[in-house]
Amino acid sequence: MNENQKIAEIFYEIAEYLSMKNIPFKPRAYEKAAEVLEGLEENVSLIYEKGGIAALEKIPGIGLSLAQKIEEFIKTKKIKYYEELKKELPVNLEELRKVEGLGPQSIKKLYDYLKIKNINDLKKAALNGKIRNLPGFGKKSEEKILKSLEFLSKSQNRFLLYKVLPQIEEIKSELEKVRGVKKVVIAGSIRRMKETVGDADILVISSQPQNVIERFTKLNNVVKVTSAGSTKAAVKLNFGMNVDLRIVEEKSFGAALNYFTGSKAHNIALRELSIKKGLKLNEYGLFKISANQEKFVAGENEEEIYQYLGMDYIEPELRENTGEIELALNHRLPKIIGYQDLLGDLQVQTNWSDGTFSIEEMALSAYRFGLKYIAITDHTKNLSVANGLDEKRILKQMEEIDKINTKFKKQGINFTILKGTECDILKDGSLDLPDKILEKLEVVGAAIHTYFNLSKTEQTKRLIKAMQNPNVDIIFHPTGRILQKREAYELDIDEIIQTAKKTKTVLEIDAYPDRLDLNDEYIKKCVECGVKMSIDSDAHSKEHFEYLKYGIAQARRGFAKKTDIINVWPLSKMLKFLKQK
DNA sequence: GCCGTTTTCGGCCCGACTGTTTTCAGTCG
Repeated sequence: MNENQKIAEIFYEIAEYLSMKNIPFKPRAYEKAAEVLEGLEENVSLIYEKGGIAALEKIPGIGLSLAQKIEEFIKTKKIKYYEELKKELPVNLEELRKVEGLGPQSIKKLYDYLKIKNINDLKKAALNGKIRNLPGFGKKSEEKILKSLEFLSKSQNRFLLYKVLPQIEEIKSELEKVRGVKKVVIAGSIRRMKETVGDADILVISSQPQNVIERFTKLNNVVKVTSAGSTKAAVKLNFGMNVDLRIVEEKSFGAALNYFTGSKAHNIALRELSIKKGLKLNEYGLFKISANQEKFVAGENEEEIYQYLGMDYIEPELRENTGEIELALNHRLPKIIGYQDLLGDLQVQTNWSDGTFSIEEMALSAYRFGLKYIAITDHTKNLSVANGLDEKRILKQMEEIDKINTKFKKQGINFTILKGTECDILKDGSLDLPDKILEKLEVVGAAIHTYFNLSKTEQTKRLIKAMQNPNVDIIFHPTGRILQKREAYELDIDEIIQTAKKTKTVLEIDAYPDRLDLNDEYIKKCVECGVKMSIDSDAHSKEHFEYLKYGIAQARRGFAKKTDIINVWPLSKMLKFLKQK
């Protein structure tokens, strides 16, 4: 965790402690500051070094008091105010706030009356029936706590998007069948296409809300109904994920979709902006306030809301309050890459190494998927577990590719297979195939698959050496992370991006949905530096071209335009670009 | 505790649902 993140975590906890003490407004100030710190590019230590307290105060949401606390943390690695709050209310907030239904006020009461400090204490007290007698609690709250604890012990809190999406789409089509339903839309972080999601949000337009709620709460993978009102319900699915449902009227649909898509930070920023303009934004619409009257001015669709606020429409993938609002207000939002824009795929594995299908089968699948070209990039010999290719086999594979291309031409299939490799980068940064072979290939991808735990300096040097090889076109999955499994290896990403710029090396956005590597933050940096990227499926099977959409989503969240991505270009232009190096 | 194109003081995002109440506090998104 970096320094900004650490301070942000402390500020979040301070906010929680202050909420427990029922202090108004301050918690929000600390939360806001924490959010800003999390989104800050530059390390606060650096800012402080350069400009002292005054520079810290320039950060939005940070005033004198918080600037001093940040200074204190930089100097002493501690914040006294936070330590005192902890002493005063010695509860394990990190644990207790994960319990669904328990907020700061309840945690405080539980500590005051029963000295409950952690989940263990909580469970004991609930099992012994001690909670039901506390003021403000009852039998039902006690049961609720026990149920939450049960779920907590076996559930993880975030899920990979590609695993969740098909299941939620199934729920969507179930709801579409309900009588009176006009429209069903998936909102929330799924609509924003985050790489992992915490829950799902579904929005419905229906003339008969009760029917929808009834069907929704009785779906067969629902294990718990958290709430069910007349326009809103929440359930938990068998694999531990919460799904929220909201039924709205047609004229509020845009406002509701906007509200339900989030992110929360984006919503709050929009509402604050509305207030400044004498308007009010909620899930029912945008209203003009004047002399005790509210007049509906927009809300049927999202576009008219943004328009009324004087902004360009903001794509869901950009709604994180990380600068998109200012850009939209100044009409300077980039036109980000679209889901239909890719013409090629530059990383595809076949049964020559660790893929499942032949070159021809993969090519035909890509062709049917709508692509114009793919590069075959099987592993190289160093990766023996993947049956990597040596020089002899790769030469043979090149011949095979020529044959299939000729065959396609005869059959009138307008599709090109490029000769490529996913060449292993060895420990010292040299490549697993000799230059005389690499020269013959049209797309040379290079990637790290071994020695993940070299020091940051060594790993960076290793990758830079590979980029300096004039034959290397693309660095595949540049940081090596596997979501929820493996951390990225240590890397000085800024130096890598600078080198990519200098050497005209492309950095890949690997679209394989548990990689999504580069991440959105690094994509942003590449865009800013003018480093080109490719979006590749890393397909090991025929159906994996579907994964390209997750890579495109990732690129969109990184503000990438068509001009930033080389495989949106027609084949000749793309190849010409690679030859420039 | 922060912030200012109506404000250096007085605001601070906003509404649904639940459970424990008997009019509302707490939680959530």
